Amino acid sequence: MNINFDVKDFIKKFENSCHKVQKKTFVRNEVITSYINKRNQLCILVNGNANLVRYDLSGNRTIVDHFSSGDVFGEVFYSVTTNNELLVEARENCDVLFYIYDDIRTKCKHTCKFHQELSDDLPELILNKVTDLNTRIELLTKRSIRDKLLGYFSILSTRHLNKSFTLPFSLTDLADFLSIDRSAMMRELKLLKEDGFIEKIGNRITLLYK
Amino acid sequence: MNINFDVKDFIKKFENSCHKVQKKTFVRNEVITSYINKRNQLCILVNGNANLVRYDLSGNRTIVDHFSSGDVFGEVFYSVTTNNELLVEARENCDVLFYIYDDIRTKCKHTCKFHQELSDDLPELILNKVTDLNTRIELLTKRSIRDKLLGYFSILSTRHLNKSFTLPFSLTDLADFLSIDRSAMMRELKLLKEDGFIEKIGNRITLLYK
DNA sequence: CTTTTTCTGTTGCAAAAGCAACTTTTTATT
DNA sequence: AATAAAAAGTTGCTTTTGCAACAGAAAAAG
Repeated sequence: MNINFDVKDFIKKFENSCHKVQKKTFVRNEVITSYINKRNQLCILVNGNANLVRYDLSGNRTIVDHFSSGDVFGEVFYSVTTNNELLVEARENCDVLFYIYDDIRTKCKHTCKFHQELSDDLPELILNKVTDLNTRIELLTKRSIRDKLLGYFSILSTRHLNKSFTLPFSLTDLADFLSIDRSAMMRELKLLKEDGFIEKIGNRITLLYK
Repeated sequence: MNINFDVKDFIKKFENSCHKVQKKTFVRNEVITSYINKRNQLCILVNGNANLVRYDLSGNRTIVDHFSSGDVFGEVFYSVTTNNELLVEARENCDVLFYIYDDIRTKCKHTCKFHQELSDDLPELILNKVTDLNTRIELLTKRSIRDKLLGYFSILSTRHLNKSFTLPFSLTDLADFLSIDRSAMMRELKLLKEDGFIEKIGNRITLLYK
């Protein structure tokens, strides 16, 4: 969920205007935060990339969301009733801003600049999130592995304004993101190449159709 | 996406405070609205129930969302970049309030009571929507038909505070909601009965485990 | 720069899900 | 109340997907 307005400007505002904001750094594979403890925190990923991951009882791993520089995350954007453990895992070294809030839903009474900005920007951030979630659902409702892959590639192609693009995460993670078996996905990728739909060199994909 | 506060009270506020709000009625199978034309409308289902439906190029039907009395819907809650046709179809006779807006994201300058209420309530409505979407994604990422069914039944059971509940729509619709083949779903329901997980009389389900 | 770990790529086999076609039951419509 | 239209329920067959178990390549760590 990337913020629409200038990311650097936004981060600067958060960083300098309120003592309640903390900056922390994480190394690869570290857990940045978990969504299970009602921590009431809003996080901004300044640098790096990270995954929001869920492990279910059968041991399946699902990548619920993927964050890169400028993305905002936290429990506000993920309030469900089920009690599955949700972790934000750093995929590489990450700088993260944390803001602890009392009640993010109500207009904040503090007079510092940060809280006002946050109050103003939050609806927009959440609407962006809604868009992402709907896009995700559209992918997940596709009936075959082929359609899920082509659907996701199409999104990436649009986002990059280019028929060629590099996957934002590993193929292993892609399978967990699309909620499919990795080997079955690899098989389908091979078929997509053979059928002339895509070109694939490592994690770089080029769409050959339309 | 049901609103948290008193539904009747809420509807009354919308209905009486602004001339921009219109009430219309629809019969079974009528299309209430489509999400394709950037209509900028926010709708409240006063009575009845309806589905937000998408038909893809392969002819598959997906129930993207399901609305019953008191639910709020409209494009604000569904902004994606893809150009699939999205329809809201009445499943039974429906009364719907329509509000046409200019820019719902910015604070409304009109002084009428309605606009103020809307501005205040919208963040809450959208947060409820986020919860629903995350729940939906959690269902769709389940790897088998069995897990999808049990996951959904568990949600309904929690919602009704009862191990017995009636499905909010037909079994045909349930399959389209979970994005699975209907006959495969029926087969799995039979197995769930045989394996003693559920009891099923028509569209009424009772959970037998835990 | 070497070792260890993670990721990619493949395959045979088993299980699950989809498809098609049909009957029966239930629900609308006239 | 009779007829038409949906929805539920069933089944054999086919296709797709998942699982398990590898080997090789690439990337991270020491």
